[in-house]
Amino acid sequence: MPMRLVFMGTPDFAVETLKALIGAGHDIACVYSQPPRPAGRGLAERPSPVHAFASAQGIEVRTPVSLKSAEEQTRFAALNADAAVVVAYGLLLPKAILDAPKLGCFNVHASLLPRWRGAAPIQRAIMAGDAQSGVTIMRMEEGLDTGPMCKVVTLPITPATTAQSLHDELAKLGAGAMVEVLAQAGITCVPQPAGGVTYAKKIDKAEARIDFSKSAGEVRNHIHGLSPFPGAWFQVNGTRIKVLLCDMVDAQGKPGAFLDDRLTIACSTGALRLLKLQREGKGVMEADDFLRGFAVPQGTEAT
RNA sequence: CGCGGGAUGGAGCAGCCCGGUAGCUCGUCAGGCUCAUAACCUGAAGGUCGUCAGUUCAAAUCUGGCUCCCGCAA
Repeated sequence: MPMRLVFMGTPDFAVETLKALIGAGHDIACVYSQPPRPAGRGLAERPSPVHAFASAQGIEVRTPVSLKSAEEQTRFAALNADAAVVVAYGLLLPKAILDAPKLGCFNVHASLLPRWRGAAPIQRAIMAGDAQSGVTIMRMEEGLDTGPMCKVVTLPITPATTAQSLHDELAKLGAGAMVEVLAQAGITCVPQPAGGVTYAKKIDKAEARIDFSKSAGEVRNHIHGLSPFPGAWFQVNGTRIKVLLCDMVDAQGKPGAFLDDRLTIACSTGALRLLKLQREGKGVMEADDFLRGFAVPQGTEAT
């Protein structure tokens, strides 16, 4: 049964759900997104991915800086929505907003709650070495990602999982799960467990530098958790090099030293083979291609 | 006007400052060799050096415009 919905979201991750809702035949009364901000080269203002997509679909887009004012809350309530779907919107929703839609507000969160509440659940799950991730659909409350859960879908994290791959898969899973939840006659939710709560802090650029004095497993998780954005990196002779993909190998050596001519670098315990990398000003390339134009001989030390 | 790097045969790069027959490491194709685990040897094909214009006897190389890609920063 089609519903009248308000969609609130900002990045690519959210677009997937918006598409699914449209595909499921729901009426999107209005889309809320973060206002366009200066970004990219030239610092030109550009609309968010959700904003751009919604505009192209001919849907009304609103980009308030805050929803705290009575005026914004009145405008929101006037949409007279059955429910609001919120995915990585980036603004706190006051109680007046949460209570406005008839059925409430539902959120797609990219983690197995209550683990990794907050801003960067995908990256944090990989960086922490979690064995599995997933998406949780919840009914929103005032607290940060504390609402009761309507549906959970899990997904294993493998040695090859990167933030990018997990992001893409969870975006699709989340979109499908949200559509399913909204299709239920009466949406049932269960409270989140009291234990196991963790918070996923935003990724800080300063975290991106690779510390080879950690174990190979930890460095691998760090690299994959930040791939491709912002990209974990190290330096060789002053040149900054990002690593997008790597593999653990059985070898030992001085942490930060290359053990051969093929990009095998030692960590405190074990070593990593760097498989996909990018040096400053250049595009992403496979190890073989990278080496043809930028030799890294055995014995070179990363700083 | 936020700062900066780049566009050279299929791939990654050098050459550009000090204009004058396009080079390296690979890949591809042909042949040879070999029970050498990124195999080796010989030979070959393949580029109007991103694009437009200018300077010049001569431009990948100097000057200006344009298009596209990327790093930083947000």
